[in-house]
Amino acid sequence: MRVSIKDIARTAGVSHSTVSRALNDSALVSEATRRRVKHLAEKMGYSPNTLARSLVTRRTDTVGVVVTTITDPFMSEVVKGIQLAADEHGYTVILCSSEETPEREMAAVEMLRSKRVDGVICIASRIGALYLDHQERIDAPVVIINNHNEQTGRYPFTVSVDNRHGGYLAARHLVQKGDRRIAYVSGPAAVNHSSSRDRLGGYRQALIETGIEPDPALVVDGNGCPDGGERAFEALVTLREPPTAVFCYNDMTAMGLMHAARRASLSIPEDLAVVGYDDILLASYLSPPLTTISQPKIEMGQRAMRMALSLMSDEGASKEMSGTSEALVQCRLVTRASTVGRQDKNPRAVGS
Amino acid sequence: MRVSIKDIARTAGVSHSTVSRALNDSALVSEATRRRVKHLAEKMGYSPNTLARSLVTRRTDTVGVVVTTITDPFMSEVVKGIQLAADEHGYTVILCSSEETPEREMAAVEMLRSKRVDGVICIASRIGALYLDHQERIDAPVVIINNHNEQTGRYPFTVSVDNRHGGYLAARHLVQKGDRRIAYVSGPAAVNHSSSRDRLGGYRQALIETGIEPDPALVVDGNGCPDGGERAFEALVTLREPPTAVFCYNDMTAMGLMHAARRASLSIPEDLAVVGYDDILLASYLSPPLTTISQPKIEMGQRAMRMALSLMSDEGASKEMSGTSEALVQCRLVTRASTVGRQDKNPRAVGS
DNA sequence: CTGTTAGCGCATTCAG
DNA sequence: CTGAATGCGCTAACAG
Repeated sequence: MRVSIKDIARTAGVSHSTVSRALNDSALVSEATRRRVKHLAEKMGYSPNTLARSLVTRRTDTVGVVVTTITDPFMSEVVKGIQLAADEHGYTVILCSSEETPEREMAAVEMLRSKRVDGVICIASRIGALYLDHQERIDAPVVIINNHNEQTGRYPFTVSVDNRHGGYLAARHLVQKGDRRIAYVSGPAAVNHSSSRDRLGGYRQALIETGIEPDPALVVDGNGCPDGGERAFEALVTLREPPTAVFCYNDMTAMGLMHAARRASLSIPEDLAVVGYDDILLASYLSPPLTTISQPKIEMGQRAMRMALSLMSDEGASKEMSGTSEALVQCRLVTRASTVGRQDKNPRAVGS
Repeated sequence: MRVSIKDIARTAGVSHSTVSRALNDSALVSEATRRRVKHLAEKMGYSPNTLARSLVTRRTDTVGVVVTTITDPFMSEVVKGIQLAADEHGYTVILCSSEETPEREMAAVEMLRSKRVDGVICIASRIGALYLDHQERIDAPVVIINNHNEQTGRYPFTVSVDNRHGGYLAARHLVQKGDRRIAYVSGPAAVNHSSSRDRLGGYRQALIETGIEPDPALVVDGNGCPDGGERAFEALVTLREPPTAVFCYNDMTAMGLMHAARRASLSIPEDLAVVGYDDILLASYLSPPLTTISQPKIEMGQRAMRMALSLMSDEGASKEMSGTSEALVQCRLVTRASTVGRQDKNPRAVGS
């Protein structure tokens, strides 16, 4: 039988409100009864019913997190950052996975709404602009990680890296290294998924700045997964003029591409230089270790959570005031052996 | 302003109980009013308050999942399986991360209790036997993935692979290949974490069966992460008689170890054969691709969730009846180039 | 400092 | 088929 404050009130010989006060360290109870009540609660194995509490306080101390798939190392890291910041502030995380489909993402948000979460964080959302409507419906702040809105240019609340800059850094690195035919393997195609396009934009800019005419044939489709990278490689090697370097949407893609290249007996970086994006843990353990654009994943998660926290506290006030806000975090180039000589002899160069 | 069934009752000109019935498809409402109410609810942007509902139904349709760290690919995959099975049955997942510390794990369970989850699933728990007490306190079924209890030999409800068999398969493979000096790199040390010890047991058995005397010097500590594998390598190469093959607690460890070996200019598998455990996605993309013991991670998650589901429905009855139950899932050896010749020429052999 | 009273939003009797 | 009344466990006034 579950014990409630009523039960402990009865056996303590006080009213249930006194118990409530004691348990919540209200100033309106004598030190004596507080101790007695707390001791009793402990002894009786009491566990506060947060459902009941939330019903009256109108706060659940819970945030919903929506990912496309938890399996992606990038996602896991960001989620970890969210988790850390969350339970640092006594918040709980409800995790939802959209499995890449917009419908499931919508369903997840709706479910979070009915669970009355205090806020929601979406990573690499697939429904984009629709959130603007949802944000009104859900009556809780929504912060988005790594998306920009097509229409307005950005969501009300976002944290993201400067993807364009990242793409620029990657391509410029290759150019400086001497490559002229540099390919780009894109990420998952999705209407409102701008990160790949932004990286592509930076890549183009770097080429043009150096007087290289971007060749559309060198831009091929990927899907953010290793198999996409493998297919991209096949597409690239069959070109009349194959690239000497490839910039991949992310590390997973690069991993697949490198695997395919090795199977084709190409050596990296001699025959083909490769740059990834994300700097996931395994990047430095690949052979050769992967040059990549590092994103502060944990930090991004923390930033997003903190942003949500502040929106949840000041709510109405600052929310209406600022109206919109965007946190840009820094990304940086981490140079490893997949683009330059025998650097993996020196493991101290490993980033992350 | 949030709209409740009262609101929609008022504007519909009926009582709120009628609205409740209509929304829940009770047979006790005319088809006409049901439609009218539902239409209205939709129009008014109604979202059922699950908190209130759960307060009376005493069910939250929520399970808590406790992991040590979501960053580990093995964990992510299992969680994904749980997710899939969960929302196939309309359940929600609350994710907690213990960050490897028992205290946080206890805190997580306590928090889940106060959120009144209908069940909890723990992956690679670090507090072991203590769960037996908790299971009574929490008043909800607890199923454990990949642990055995030291005292009783097993937890009340578990799903796990036969770690001993997996270890046996790995070592036997190396023996058959011709190796005699075979090392083992252990997993994270933890009082109630039996998986590493079981794998070690199977490894020993395979050696002994073949007439090889297990050499304690060949068993070194790891921590389940790449850096642990790197350190283990250093320990092993400095041995008077270094091993010619290594069986690692998991793929992450193997990844680190291979990295260190490459830096030391050893070639794999010629100088050193390596076997991992888990068969995470990247295993087949490493260079050379990693031979490993494959666990059906998604399936394990699904099994655990289904087990929890059945415990939650029949509760009292079957729970008391069966008292305890353990699901064993199959693991298998996936042979790749880290132990045998130029097999990576044939990518079709890739498992997972 | 403490007890009494309300009510959060909903499901569920019990009477019609 | 429908409405009125009750209570889930808790916090928050409001009176003592």
